Amino acid sequence: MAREGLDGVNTNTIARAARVGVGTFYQHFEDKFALHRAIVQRALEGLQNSLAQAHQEADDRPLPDQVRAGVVALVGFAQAQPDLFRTTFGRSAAAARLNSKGRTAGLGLSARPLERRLRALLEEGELDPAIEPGIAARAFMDMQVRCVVHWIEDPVHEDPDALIRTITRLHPALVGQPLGGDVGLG
Amino acid sequence: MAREGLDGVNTNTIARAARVGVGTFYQHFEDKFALHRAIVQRALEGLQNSLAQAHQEADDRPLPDQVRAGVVALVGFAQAQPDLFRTTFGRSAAAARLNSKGRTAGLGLSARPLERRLRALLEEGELDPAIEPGIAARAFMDMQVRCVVHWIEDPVHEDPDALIRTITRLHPALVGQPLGGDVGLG
Amino acid sequence: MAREGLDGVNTNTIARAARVGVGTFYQHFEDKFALHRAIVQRALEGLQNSLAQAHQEADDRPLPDQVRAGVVALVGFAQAQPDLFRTTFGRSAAAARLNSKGRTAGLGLSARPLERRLRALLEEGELDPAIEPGIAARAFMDMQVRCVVHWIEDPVHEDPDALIRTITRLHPALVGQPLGGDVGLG
Amino acid sequence: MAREGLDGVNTNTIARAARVGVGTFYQHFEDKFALHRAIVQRALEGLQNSLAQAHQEADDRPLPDQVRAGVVALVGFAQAQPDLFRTTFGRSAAAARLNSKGRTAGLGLSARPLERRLRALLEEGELDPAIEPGIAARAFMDMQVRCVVHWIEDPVHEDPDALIRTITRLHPALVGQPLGGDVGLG
DNA sequence: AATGAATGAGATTTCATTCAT
DNA sequence: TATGAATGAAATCTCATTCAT
Repeated sequence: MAREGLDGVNTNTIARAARVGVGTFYQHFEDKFALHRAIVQRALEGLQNSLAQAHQEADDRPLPDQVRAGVVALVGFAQAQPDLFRTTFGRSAAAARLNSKGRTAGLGLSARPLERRLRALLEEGELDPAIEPGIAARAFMDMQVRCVVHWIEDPVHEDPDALIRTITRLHPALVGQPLGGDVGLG
Repeated sequence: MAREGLDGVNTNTIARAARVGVGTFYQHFEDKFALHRAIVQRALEGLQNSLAQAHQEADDRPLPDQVRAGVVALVGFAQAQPDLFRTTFGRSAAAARLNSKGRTAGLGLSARPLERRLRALLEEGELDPAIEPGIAARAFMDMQVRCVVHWIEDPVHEDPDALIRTITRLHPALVGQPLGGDVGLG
Repeated sequence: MAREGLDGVNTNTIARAARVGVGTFYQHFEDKFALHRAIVQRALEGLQNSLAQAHQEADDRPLPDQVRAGVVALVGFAQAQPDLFRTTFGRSAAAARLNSKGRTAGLGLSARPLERRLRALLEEGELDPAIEPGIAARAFMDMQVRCVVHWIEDPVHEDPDALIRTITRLHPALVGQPLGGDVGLG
Repeated sequence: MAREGLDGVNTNTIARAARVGVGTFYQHFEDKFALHRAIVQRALEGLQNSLAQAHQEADDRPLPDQVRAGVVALVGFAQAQPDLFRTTFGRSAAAARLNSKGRTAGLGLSARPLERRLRALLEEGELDPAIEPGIAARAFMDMQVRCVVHWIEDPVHEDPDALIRTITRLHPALVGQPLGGDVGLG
């Protein structure tokens, strides 16, 4: 029942596409938006899990590897379920957020964990003091996702290595690393 | 006639707000979306100008200053015309792009100049080889804009210094600079 | 199974409230309206019985007492089962009659017995010749019911004595009685 | 534009019947119910006027004549605009009132003037003390209207004289008049 | 007999757009 | 050129009823 779920599509079409009657649709979801929320929520939960697991597995490795692991997990998720990823983070998501008045809270990947991480690094003197953790955390989480969305939607769809390397290298915590390090080698 | 122009508003209301008849509106714009395009285009032109000028003025200064000048220009623009900025880059922009089927080309700040710049740096060995210019350019342009949108929409709306410092420090061309440099000092 | 049965309520709710499945409901009643008809019919039968009994018991008393007995019975019935009374005679009844195309016959308290009674009195010269028995009978039966409905729905819900006295005094057969008689004394 | 306005009819049909588009309908009336309210209001105003005029013209005549004048005016109105009368007071009116949640206030012929009148008579000792003015006023206004509705809807549609005579004779203020008076002679 | 998920016709309402004045 | 009443396709949602289990 988890459709490819593009919003900007009418309920009749959604129902027809799901091979059920319109009424059936409304028996499962209060709203057109409830469907979107459900899909997104599912996607986010899966994604948070992937990320958490990736971070845990890389826990005792050097920082660049940890960062890289997270990016790899994200790209992997997007590659495995491109439609779901697009729906969750792409344009229609923005449109949907416009309509689901008020309940937007927490719709999106939380930047809090990264913010905490950065704050810790900052106190240890390992983060550039020019960087404000709150802003940088949101900036990176958002950037990461947008890059992947773009990559997915790009018809050329090249190999993901450059993508992963680039995103990783732009992580706030790695900004001060010397040029040409082994950051992206994996 | 350049309204605060939020889409998700009906044409009659737009016309009423512009103190003209609905019919008059359709004599100036082919479409509801034509208005949006016009507004966005105007905004983008103004913005491109600001940025070009900023870059030109900082042309002979060190790289960090050049980057910073661009960010400052962007934030200044957003601060001066918050509604216009939101309309151009905020959520409703994404929604609008959904509807204006096909004609989306170039709706948004072009990442090409930055891409060229990065490519040049890369060839001179001054950019981390892990970074792919095309991806990084888009990533930064997007990130920049999103951070500012978030800042504008944030009711707390703190002082822009931390914002400018943080964004600047995340610029792809400054990756690799040692920690605690004078990047953000202006 | 005799619900508070207001129409303007959907079948699913009715079934849920009756602690049965929707399907079960349709095994007992052909229609949504069949339920209403059943409820009303039950109410009317009960009411007709009460009235008949009241009239019978007061058969050998003077006319005013007979009339009064009928009114008392009606008010008593309404007081004992207000919801049922409202459903049977209130607004939703009118609405229901709109929908149950054609089968409306006899939905309501019959005015025939009273009409016969009045006709008899007319022939005996004991009814004002200005009064047409058919019209007056319907008028009184209707008025009676409406007054009681109004009384029930009135949140103030005062004591029923004035109600009974007034309705009684307006009975077509008592219209010519001299002022200040003992009509309402019981 | 004042349609025959039966509710229990869908908006599309209403619009089609009025020879306009659906949208046009909603430009004139906020609601389906707004139309009904408008029609009813118009009808009530016209009716109140007729009644007021009738009463005024009969002001210096004996009480029975005054009463009769009012009834005649009502029946005349119903005869002149039967559809409007049905819509305003018939079943669909009750149904409509069900839906127009809350705003029902004053939808119907006011009983207040008659109540005041009766109260005055009561104090002068010219009204039977068994009669409570508030109840009797509402009872009569309602009865009057219901009788006329019934008469209109009756396919046989006999001459209105008996109707007028009967209703008049049942007026609370004439209760107590000796039988066979000249009440109904006009 | 009991159930309740599935159904889809139909009702209400919105809104971008046109066109006669 | 300006206007805004008129338009109707399209979207959302409800609910009486059916039918497979």
